[in-house]
Amino acid sequence: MGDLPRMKRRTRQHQAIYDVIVAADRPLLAQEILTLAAGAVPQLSIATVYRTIKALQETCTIKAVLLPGQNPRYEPADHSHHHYFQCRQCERVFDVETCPGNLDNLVPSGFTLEDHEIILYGRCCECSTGTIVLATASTLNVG
Amino acid sequence: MGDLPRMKRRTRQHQAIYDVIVAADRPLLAQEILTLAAGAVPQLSIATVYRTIKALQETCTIKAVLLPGQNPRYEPADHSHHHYFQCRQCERVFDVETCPGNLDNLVPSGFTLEDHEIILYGRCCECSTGTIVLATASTLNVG
DNA sequence: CGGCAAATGATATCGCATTCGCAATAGCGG
DNA sequence: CCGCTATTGCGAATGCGATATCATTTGCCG
Repeated sequence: MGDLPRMKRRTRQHQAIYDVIVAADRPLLAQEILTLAAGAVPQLSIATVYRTIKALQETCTIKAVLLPGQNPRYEPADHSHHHYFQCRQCERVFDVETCPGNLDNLVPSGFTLEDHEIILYGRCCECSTGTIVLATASTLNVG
Repeated sequence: MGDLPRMKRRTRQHQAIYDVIVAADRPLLAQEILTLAAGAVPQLSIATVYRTIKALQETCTIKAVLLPGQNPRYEPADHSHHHYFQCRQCERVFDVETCPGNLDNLVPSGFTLEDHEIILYGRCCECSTGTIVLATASTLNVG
């Protein structure tokens, strides 16, 4: 996997957390990161997950993905502008690469538009087919 | 002002809270509701605000407006489908009545789109003109 | 007007994500 | 291989929005 950001020491915990975030094809909750990285470092602590998340954010290696009313998820920071799709069944959040582009026509007159966020809701591919998929470790295809 | 939802007794507190939410032209935080309604009922308690919000939601009189990483705001439930604009300076949230419409082309193949949310960020009319406006009671033009 | 129970205000408490404190562990330079 | 100290794991503590508790107030019906 890739390189870790500048930390004074290289540890199995940091590497496992970093690997899991990079390998995932979608933003992960802190708890998901813990569950997944615990596959490589079984006794991994949630405190270490939070500490590492914070360090990775400070070096702009990962960024937080905030959805309304939900805990933060994290994904690599090098993704270009994109949006999100949340499955209402398995609750997983997926990146949506396309963007409708200019939304200036939505803005009330006198307002200045600087940025926008679009969140789509529905059923993901697997949940659309009738497959029952819950957001547990077993459904997180990482690595 | 309008009628209150079915509650066993009519109180000044309920009426003041309801009035403030209806009169506002934008979704309000619980704290904003407290500040504004306290104009009519000075000793109003935050507990009563939360109790009334809950009751008004249960009767579908108001609904929660959730923005990423922020506390819930509340607005009348009878508004049609719309989106939101948040001013990055005064932090107020405004309704945006227009909607770009069909977003099916954004959805990855195999996914089923059921709903969407769009949040615009920038400067509101007042903050675009250089006027300094902070989200305090004095800036909440209610009633 | 009287009386009962709903509603309120003040404050304590909860829930829960996140952070802290500290002893134990383990990178890594020498 | 040593030793220093960054890092970890564990459990306790924190922060804060929201809710519960309870004595007091107040609608409201008769």
